[in-house]
Amino acid sequence: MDGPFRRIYSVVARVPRGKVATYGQVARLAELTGQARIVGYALAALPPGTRLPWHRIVNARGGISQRTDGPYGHIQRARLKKERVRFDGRGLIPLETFLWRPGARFGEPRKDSHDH
DNA sequence: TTTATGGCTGTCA
DNA sequence: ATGACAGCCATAA
Repeated sequence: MDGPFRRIYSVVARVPRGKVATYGQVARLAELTGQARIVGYALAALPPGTRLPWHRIVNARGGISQRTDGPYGHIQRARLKKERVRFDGRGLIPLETFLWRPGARFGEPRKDSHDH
């Protein structure tokens, strides 16, 4: 298996506990920019007993995307809570706080030159 | 082979 | 502020 799913799984596996990533973010990290949906399909195709932290993947709003099939949304929310991820009053995760920043270190200087 | 669908996202009204 | 629409393209029929 060397297709896009492989890269997606690889990225998902790197999401640390207590943090979440959006479908779009994972897609970009997997070199599949703009193909957030593919990430959803990849996760939907995961085997039942997978060890991949699929529950750490949420939509752009910070909410849980429910599958047309089973009540996986509930499971996902429960798992996230178990990892101390908090939800706001609307059931959305404050991405400002819990979004995974790949490569971001504590006192690491930034190289971004934003408005320059 | 072609067609339909889908755990999304970013615009535009 | 919500609601609708089109566009990425991999998988399954």
